[in-house]
Formats: sequence, structure tokens, C-alpha cells
Amino acid sequence: MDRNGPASSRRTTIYDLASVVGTSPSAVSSVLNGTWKKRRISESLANRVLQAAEDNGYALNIQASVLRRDKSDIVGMIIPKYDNRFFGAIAERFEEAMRAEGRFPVITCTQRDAALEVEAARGLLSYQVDCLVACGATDPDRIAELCRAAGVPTINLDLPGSLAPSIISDSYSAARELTGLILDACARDLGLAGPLTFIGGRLDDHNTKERRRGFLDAHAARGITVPETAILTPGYAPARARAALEALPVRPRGIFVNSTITLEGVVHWIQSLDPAVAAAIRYGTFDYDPFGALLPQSVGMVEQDVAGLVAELLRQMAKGAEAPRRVINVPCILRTPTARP
Amino acid sequence: MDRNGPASSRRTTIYDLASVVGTSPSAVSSVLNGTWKKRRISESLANRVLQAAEDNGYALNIQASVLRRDKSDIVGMIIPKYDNRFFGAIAERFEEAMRAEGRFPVITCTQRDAALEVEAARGLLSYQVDCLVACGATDPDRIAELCRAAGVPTINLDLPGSLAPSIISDSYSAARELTGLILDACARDLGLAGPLTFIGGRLDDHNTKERRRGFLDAHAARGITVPETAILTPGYAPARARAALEALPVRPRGIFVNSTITLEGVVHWIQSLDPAVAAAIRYGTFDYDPFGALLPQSVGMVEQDVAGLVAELLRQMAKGAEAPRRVINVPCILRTPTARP
DNA sequence: AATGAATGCTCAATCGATGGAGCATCATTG
DNA sequence: CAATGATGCTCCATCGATTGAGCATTCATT
Repeated sequence: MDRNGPASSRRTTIYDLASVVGTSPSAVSSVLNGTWKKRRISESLANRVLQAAEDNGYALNIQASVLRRDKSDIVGMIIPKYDNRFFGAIAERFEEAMRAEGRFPVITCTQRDAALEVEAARGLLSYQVDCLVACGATDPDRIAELCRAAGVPTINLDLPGSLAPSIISDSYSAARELTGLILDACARDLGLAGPLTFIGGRLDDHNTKERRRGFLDAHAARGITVPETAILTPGYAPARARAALEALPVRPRGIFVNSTITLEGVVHWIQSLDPAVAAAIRYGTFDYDPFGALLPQSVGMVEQDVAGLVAELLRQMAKGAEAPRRVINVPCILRTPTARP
Repeated sequence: MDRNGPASSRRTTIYDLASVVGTSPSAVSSVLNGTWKKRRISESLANRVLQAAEDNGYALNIQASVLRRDKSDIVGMIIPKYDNRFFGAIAERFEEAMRAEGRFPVITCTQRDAALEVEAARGLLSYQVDCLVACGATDPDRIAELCRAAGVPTINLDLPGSLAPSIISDSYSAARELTGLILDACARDLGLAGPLTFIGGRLDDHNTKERRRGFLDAHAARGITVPETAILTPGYAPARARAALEALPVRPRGIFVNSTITLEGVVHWIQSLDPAVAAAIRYGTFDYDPFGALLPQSVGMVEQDVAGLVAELLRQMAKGAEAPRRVINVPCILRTPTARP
């Protein structure tokens, strides 16, 4: 159409389309954003504009559009890592749900680094997000403050904060159930009644605290006393977990593993043992991984209900800034091995 | 500072800062974007502006900034899924690398759906991305065309296309090595010389073709003939893989598994067998999963070199639109079980 | 004292899309 | 035939940051 030779160097704008069709930029804009009926544009003009847009490979300039409008329809999420199924699934579901609502999700991964979290949140605010979801944030309240300064509502996911509504998994109940399951398996398979060993995490971390509580209550309900030495929380790293297990005076046979990442260390440890000894170990893990579930001594894994968490997230987002700052618990799903001969 | 009572309803702009400091918006802008020395702004004014920005919780409006500039510094990536370690790691590394260069990564997940891929690419173009990376795209050339229309350079990652430079893993060599490894293990552990069974993927898929080629050549190098019936490519889904294995007249004992997702089906099948029979099976998998690697009969996994792929990606991006449309192969890493008593 | 240069700013146009206000044109009504 | 209303547009200010051009000062030099 115009004299731009090699694949038109500039991107097509509504002004280009307007001159192609022989109309005004406003008309083009309203046709393209769907407000043309409201603005009494004729159907014939609308069709000509749409055709021209198609022919010229027009793509909206979101920057210009958002700059002008008051809502951006962009929703931001910060997430720690993509290295486990849980966060990956959260990211996927969230994107899907937002897109289904015609909004634009932007997700940023913060490497479990508090400074990066803040930087990422700032970055997302620059995008004029309408809402920011802080998933698994180290310091959710710091982020909530940043957002408040910008007048943007926040929601916490996976880890609770005090300045915004929080949607988290019901770690306590699931840990209690999982503990029961492991105790049963130990009694059945190994004739073992004793207390289990809890491995992984940090006690200053909300999830670990809740899981420990469930772990203890499940024991208490069966009249089993758990010595403090049976609770090992040297962080999540595989190597530290393995070292902690190796340092125990008595080799544990029933184990509550506090994350899939810790499980890697536990399995390495088990595989370093004599096969016969290894066979007389049972463990269950909080968090789910399909291969982790297939390992020989695994008696169950707790899968967080990603669909449920995201559904609840949508519900809170719909409430906007008026959402109460409370904690919403979503039940987990206990997965046990099925096809085992 | 101003009369906005409850957490200043409007976001702070350079105009607000200008009136707070008592200077012009241009001065504020140049201080905040670092061009102030070039524009001969005094250090004292710069400091006052920075202080005011801090005090008022100023956040840049990217939309306005990008609208004005010719480069956006936004780089887009489309990626199929976050449900395996490979894509998760790619996303993480890419984000990290871009941020280190002061650019803004935006990643979108397309659920292995060709229509979503195109929609996502269009969405990213709306963000005025300077460059779009099509990772594992079903139809990279369709995306390259969209980008060409918008004058945006594209790079393919993981799967090659013909209209843009492509950076992919060297599937052939790795498959050949892995096949050799499985053959060795079968000979050593099971006294088995025979051809292996190849399971998973589709023959119209580039990676499967290359891996099949490596698989066949490794056999040929040892003088082993592979019957066509030993190559099963019913897709990647676990259930289909399991069904295909169960349908075989003779139970395979040495297996080349074409993806971690297929591996799930293979392991389910193995676990449905009598333990003694299961113990006499060896397999290796193309693609890596830390738990997959810990499963008993696994003799090795091929890990794609994510760091290497991303490093190569950066190199190509630096070349901009002049990057030649060729395919760059990055070697994989063969991972074998280490601590096994 | 006059000239030139350096210093430290401000002005105003601009990017592309949006939407309230307004302007023709044509049909209908009393 | 004037008044009213509907129809189908266009005009233009606006969002916030950027940047080339330009305007006062101050300082150094001859």
C-alpha cells in the first residue's frame, strides 16, 4: 500500500489503516477495540477496517493503549522457581485463567531471592499491572507495601502475609494425614510403631511450622511421643538433608520428607545404603512429583490442589481491593501408589 | 506532600516529582533514566530528584517510556509447558540472562497448542518486543512470518524452523551415545546383545527423527540390525507408551525412552510386572529428571545443556536481524547414575 | 570590554490509542 | 417548512516519558 519496500520497516498503526481505508483514526480504533456499535460506526466501514487490519498485519500497540486507558488488564505474578511441578503448574494455570478472562498475565521468576522479588515487583508495577500476585514470596508484606504505594491490589499465594488476602494450602491437615499414612505403612510393612523422622525445611518458615504441627498431632492422636531430635530442619537442600540423616545415631526407617527438593537428598541417602536395609525404609513426601511417587519406598505424596488454589485466587481477584486480608486454606490431595503388584 | 489522603490514589509521575523538587519534567526524566550527565544536569539536582523519587514511591510507567522510545528492551519468549525440568530451566535461565542485560523478559506458555502459540506471539508483539524467541514451537515458521510483518527478529529454540536462526540440542549424537550406554548395560548386566526398543514420540517430529537416527546408527556401529517393529512412536503420552509396550509379542528388556513424559508410562508398566522380571530390564531416557534418574533400572539420562542453549541464544540475539538462518547444534550432557552401591 | 565556550536548565513536539464532544446529513413529525 | 431525532462520522485533548532545540547564566580568554 505505502512506499515502504522491505516488509514495511515501521509497524502498522491505526493511522496507517485510517489512510488505507480512507477514514479517521478514531473510527479505526473503535472498530478494532470493539466499541464501534456504541460509537455508531456502520457495519460496512467496520468490515473494511477489519479487512485492512488483516491485510496489513496490524498489531495493537499495548503500550499506547494502556497509557491512555485507566485499566491495563495486565496482571502480574512473581513466583520463586520453575524447578518443581507445583510452581510450574501454578504458572500455567494462572496464565490460562487470566487469558480466558481476556487479561494479560506477566509472570516473573525471582529465584527465591528477596532482593530480586522486590525488583521484580517494581518491574511489574512499571507495567501498570491492575493486580499483583505474590506467590511463595519470602517477604510478602514488603511487596504489599510497594503495591499499596502504587495503589495496586495484591494477593498472596502459597505463603501468607499480613497486609493482603492470602490463599494457601492447608498444610496442617495434609501433614497430619500423610503422617498417619506413613505410620500405618511402617506398622504394616515393617512392624514398626515408633515415631517418624521429620526432615527438611526451616522452622521460621510458615509451611514447615504447619507441617510440623500436623506431624506432631498425628503422633499424639496415636499416643506416640516425638522427641525433639526426630525433627530435622536443616533447610530444603538435598545435600543438607542427606548429611542430617547420616549424622543420626540411629538410622530412621519411617520418614516424613518436607519437600520434593529435600526428597532428592533422602533418595540419594537411601540408595547409598545396603539394598536390604534400604528396602526396610518407608517415607512420605509433602509435595508431589510424578517420578518421586514411583520410587520404591514411597508410601504417599501430598499434592497441592493447584486448580483449587487458582480458582480461589480468581475469586479473590474479582473482589478487587475490598478483599478482606484473611488467610484462605485450600485442602491438599493425598496421593498414594496405585498400581503396585 | 500533596493533598491525596489515602495512599495517593494516582501513581506518582515525573510531573509530580518535578513540582515537588521544583524543576522541569525533562530534568526529572533524564535523572531517572540515567542520561542526566549527557544532558548537563547538576549532581545536586540529580540527588534531590532521586531522593524525591524514593520518598514518593515513584515507579516508571513503562508504557509511556516504551511508546516514546524506538527500542522497548522487552524480549518475548513463548514456551510450550512448565511441566518438565527442561522448559522450566530454560525459562529461568532466559529471564536471568535478560535481566542481567537490563532487558525485560516476558514469557508466555502456550500449552503445546498451535493456535495459542500464534495468539501468544501476537500478544507479545503488542508489547512491542524487540525480539521474540520461539521455544519448542509447533509451527516456528508461522511465528517467524508474524514477526517479519512487524519487523521483529525471531529466534527458534529447541525446535528448528526455516525462516529464522535455530538453536537446538544435538539430538543425534546424544541419542547415539545413550543407545551405546544402554546396549553396554544390557550386555554387562543381562547378557543381552539384541536390539533395543525405542519408545515414544512421533516420526513427524524433528527430535524424534534425529533420535531415531542416532539410535539406528549406534546399533549399526555394533553390527546389530534393528527391525522396524522395535521402533514404537505412538506419541509422548504415558498411557499410549504403556499400551504400546504391553502390546508387544516379546517383552523388551532394553529400552530407549524418548522423553521424561513417556518415561512415566514406561515406569508404570515396569511396576506392573513381577519384581524379578522388572529387575531384568534396563532403560535410558532422552531428557533429564532428577527423580527419573534415581529409578532402579535407569542406566542414564540425556540432559540438554540449558546453560549452553541460552548462551548461544544470547549470542544470536546480539547479532540482531542479521543473524543467519542456520541451525546451531548444542551438545547434550549424558548423565549416568553415580552413587549406586 | 567583547567574544566564545561551557554549564544548567526548560520548552514543546512526539509516540499510538482512546473517547467525549461536536458536526454534517438525512428522515420523521406536527 | 421548521423542529427534532437518529445516524455516521471526525476532531482533538489526553495518558507519561523522552529528547532535539534553545535560552539564560557564568566563566575564561584575548
